[in-house]
This record gives sequence, C-alpha cells and structure tokens, in this order.
Amino acid sequence: MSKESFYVTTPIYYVNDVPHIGHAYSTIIADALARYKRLSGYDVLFLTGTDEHGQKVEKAAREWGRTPQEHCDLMVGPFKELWRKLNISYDDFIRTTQERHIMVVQAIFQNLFSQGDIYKGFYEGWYCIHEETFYPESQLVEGCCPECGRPVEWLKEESYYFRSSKYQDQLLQYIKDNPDFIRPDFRRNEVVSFIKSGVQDTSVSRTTFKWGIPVPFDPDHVVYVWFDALINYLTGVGYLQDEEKTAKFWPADIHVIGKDIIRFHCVIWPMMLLSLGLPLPKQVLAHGFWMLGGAKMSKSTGVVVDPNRLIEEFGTDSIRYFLLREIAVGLDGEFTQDALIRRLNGDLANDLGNLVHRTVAMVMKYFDGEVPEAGELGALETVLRDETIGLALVVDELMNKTDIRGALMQIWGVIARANKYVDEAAPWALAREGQTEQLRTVMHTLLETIRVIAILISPVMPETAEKIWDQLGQSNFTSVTIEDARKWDMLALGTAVKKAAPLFPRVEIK
RNA sequence: GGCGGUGUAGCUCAGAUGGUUAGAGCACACGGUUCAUACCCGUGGCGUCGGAGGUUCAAAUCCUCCCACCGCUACCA
Repeated sequence: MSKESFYVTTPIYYVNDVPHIGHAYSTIIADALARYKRLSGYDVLFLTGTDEHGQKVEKAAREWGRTPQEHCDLMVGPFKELWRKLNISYDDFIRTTQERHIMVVQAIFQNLFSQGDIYKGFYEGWYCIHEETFYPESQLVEGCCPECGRPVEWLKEESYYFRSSKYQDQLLQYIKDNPDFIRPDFRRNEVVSFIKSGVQDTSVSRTTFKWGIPVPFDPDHVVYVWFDALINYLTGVGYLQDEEKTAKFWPADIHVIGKDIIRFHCVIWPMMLLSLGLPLPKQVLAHGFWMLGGAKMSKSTGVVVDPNRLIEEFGTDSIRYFLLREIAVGLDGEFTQDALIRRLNGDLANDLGNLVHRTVAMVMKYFDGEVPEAGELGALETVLRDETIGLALVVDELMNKTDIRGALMQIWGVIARANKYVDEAAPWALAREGQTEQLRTVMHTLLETIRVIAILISPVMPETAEKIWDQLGQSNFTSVTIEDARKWDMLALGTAVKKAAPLFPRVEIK
C-alpha cells in the first residue's frame, strides 16, 4: 500500500547570485505546499538546488582565481544556510555539477540526438569578443555590447539544436486539455499566444566556453545551461537511476517558479519531455516579484533585501507569513518594512499571539494551568466549534488550488472569531460569579480552537505551530495529521499548559 | 505596432450570469471591556466605482470611444 505522492520543486538557483528575498519567496511557497501535503498524508518529494554551469560562473571563478568547481562549492553555502534559517524542509538538494546529474543530462542529450530531435546547425547572432557572449538584438546598446560597450560582430557558431518546432501542436493540445497546467491563468494565455506565434528550434549547446556538461559525442560543445538546468527535475526523481522512485514521483505535481522563467518551464521543458516520451508536469506555478520602491529586485541594480537580516530582526515565521499572506501568488508585491511590521503587529502579535497568550494566561489563573474538561456546549461554543472543525476542509480546498493566501485568510477569520468569543463568553465574569462548569467549557473550547489553528498554520509557520503545541501542554507534534484538525476534544485533559513569552513581540514603528 | 490585462474608500484589494442604502482588512475617530503583548470587542465617517457617450425600467457590472498604467511579443540564470 503506497501513499499518494506529491513532487514539488523550486527553481535551481544560479550560484552567481547571493540569495535574496525573491529566491526565498519561491522556496517558501514550495515549502508550505510540501509541508501541507505531508500533513495530509502524502509521500512528498521536495526538491531544490543550485544551477552551477555557464559562462558567468566560469568568468566569476576566473576573477576570483578559483576553479569553477571551487567557486560553486563556495557559493552554494549561503543558499543552504538561508534554507536552514528559513526552516525549508527540502528532501533533496541537487547541484548540476553532481555526477548523477551530469550522467542524466548526457544520456538525454545522446538520446534525443539518436532519435533525431537534436541536430547540428549554426547559431548566428551578435557576438562580443571581449565578453565572449552572444547578445540578442534587443539588448544591444546603440549597436554595441551592453556589458563593455565595444562593437559587436555578427558571428556564426556551430551549435546543436533541439527540434522544439516539432512539438508545438502537441503542447498546445496539452495546455488546452489541462487548464491547470500553467497558473495563474493570465500566464497561460501569454504562453499560448507565444506558442501560436511559432516556436523555433532551440540552440542547446555552446562552444565559446568550457564550464558546462560536455556533449557526449562532441567534446567541443557543452550543453546549454537551460537544457542542463531543466533536467534537474528528472535527475531529482532518480530518472535513469531509480526506476521505482521515478515511477512514484514523476510527473511533478508542481514546479514553483518566478515569472521570469515561464518560457523555459512552460514551453521548452514540456517539449523536451514530449520528445523523451515522458508525461508533462501537472502544474507550473509562476509567482510574481517583490518590488522595492517600484523597482525589481536584482543584484545588478543593487536593489535587494537581504533575507538574513530580516530573519534576524523579525524572525523566520514572520517573514514566511508575510510573504505568503501579503500578496496572491502570481502578482507582484511591494516589499516594505512598514507593511511587514503591520502584518506582524496586527495579524501575528495582536490577533494570533494575543489569543494564545490570553487563553493560556486564563487557564493558568483559573485552573492552575490544567487543561479543563468541557461541560455541555452552549450556543456560542457550538458555533465556534463547528466553524473551527470545518476550517480544515475550506483550507484544504484552497491549498489544493495553491491559494495559500486564501487559506491564511480563512484561518485568520477563525482567529478573529475566537477573540470575539472571549469577549462574548467573558470568562472573567464567570470566574467572578463562580460558574466553574461554564468556565471550564469556555476555556476548553478556546484551547481546542487554538489546537486546530496550530495544526493549520504549521505549513506556513512550523516553528510557531510547535511553540503553540508546547504551550498547550501537548507533545508529539510531528505525528499530528490534518485529520486531527477536523476533530474536536483531542487535547489530553489535565496536562499542564505552559505560560511562555508572547509568540510575536510587537515591533515599535520608528 | 500586435495580443492580453488593469483602473472601486487614505492604503491593499473583493465585488458570477446587470437589480434593494457599493463591501472587507489596514489606517483614522469615538465608545465598551479588562483575561491578555495599550490587547480585544463594538460603532462611525469617507468613495462623481478612470473619463465621455450609449443600451436598459435598472449598470461598478453590457456596448462604443478616449485617457492612464501594466504584462507578453524567443534563447541573460
């Protein structure tokens, strides 16, 4: 009996970059989805990694006086370190310089060549000798190299081509038959109109530099980085290495990507898979960018937000929550510290943090911290209970549509209800009047509600969820499942809740 | 240029198939409460629904034109 599987990926990040909030965003989305599916009982494979080939890496390594491999080994560190700080639960971390990957890329290249989908031709374009790079016409600055300003010349280079043109119709059909393949849907329309305008064959090898995977039958060529990089998704499921694993996890359920690489994931990659006779991924989820003062974040413009600094200042879960709650996946968002602090103070400190804190404080005060048994539920309790145990279903529907933001909004709806319930039930009045039975019921209802909330926020805020679990005096959070969020009266009675520091300290706005 | 999209309260946005006084959150003001992280609960103001025409008993919602902004329009990761 094998459990249902779920395979989610992030882009593999180019090692020439230092990780910024954009990288973190893709990875956090994938992590939340992966965690949610694990909670739901799926066998999950969550893959991330680094893209390490290409001319830019070769050049940077040379400038640092390192070999390209040494350079990559160094540059991969900050990514792994950031993922550790962000609590990213990846199952595998792939590097395109790993032997397992090189083997797969070469085999695939050979394969497609043998079947005639890769052929030798010529790549023509504007070439800058100094930068050793081809530039598309659109990038030239007054007919000169956009990097160094020197004149460019028209050059013809031998290159292998992938016969992508052959798969246009098949791909269009697939997109038509699978409306969820490209999300959000306005991206799907863009891709469709792009394909309809005609897809040319794609150059998939280079001869102007060396740092890449050698074309197996023609050592003058290295495999073009995108062809190389996309294949990581197959290497990661053990393609050509582990048949069972491949069968279990391929096709991928979701490739999480940024909107800048839609073309590669929604056109070239599926065409490569069609050529290989493999099923296509079920979904490519393209998210938007975080902007700073209206400008796109990028290393070259120096417009970046360093996630490490943010984590130190505001905490991992706050950042995770903000990124996933503030904007709907697919749209761009403005990253400002003010907005972050508003979410932190409002949603996290005032609503969630305070709910937990005030509840635990009352249990301490009225019952010496012991989780009380409920008496008969009144109308108020019944309403809150029903809404709470119905929440998991609503959340499930939204999470399956990858609407993480919507799910969070629903959860916060119940948090608001619970805070209101405290006011309505007025436990302090019950305590004053000595209505102990009633008071037990109220506190029990609140604790149960918080228990469910802890479970449901755990994919987005794993650390906070565990802290709450601990404060509720419960143990074994790792064995909790989504089913537990649909049941009531699951708290071990008589265990001791623990008063702790507020989950989210308010941040003063300066 | 071509194709597509957006323009609704100070801010971020909801508002199938046209139909009672256009909504939410945040922010703001006032009131209540005291268990709690000066928190929570309640109440309130504010909008020529980008502009102009049109269809209709009735339009934010349909049509036409205009204005503004955005995305895509092939090889940089």
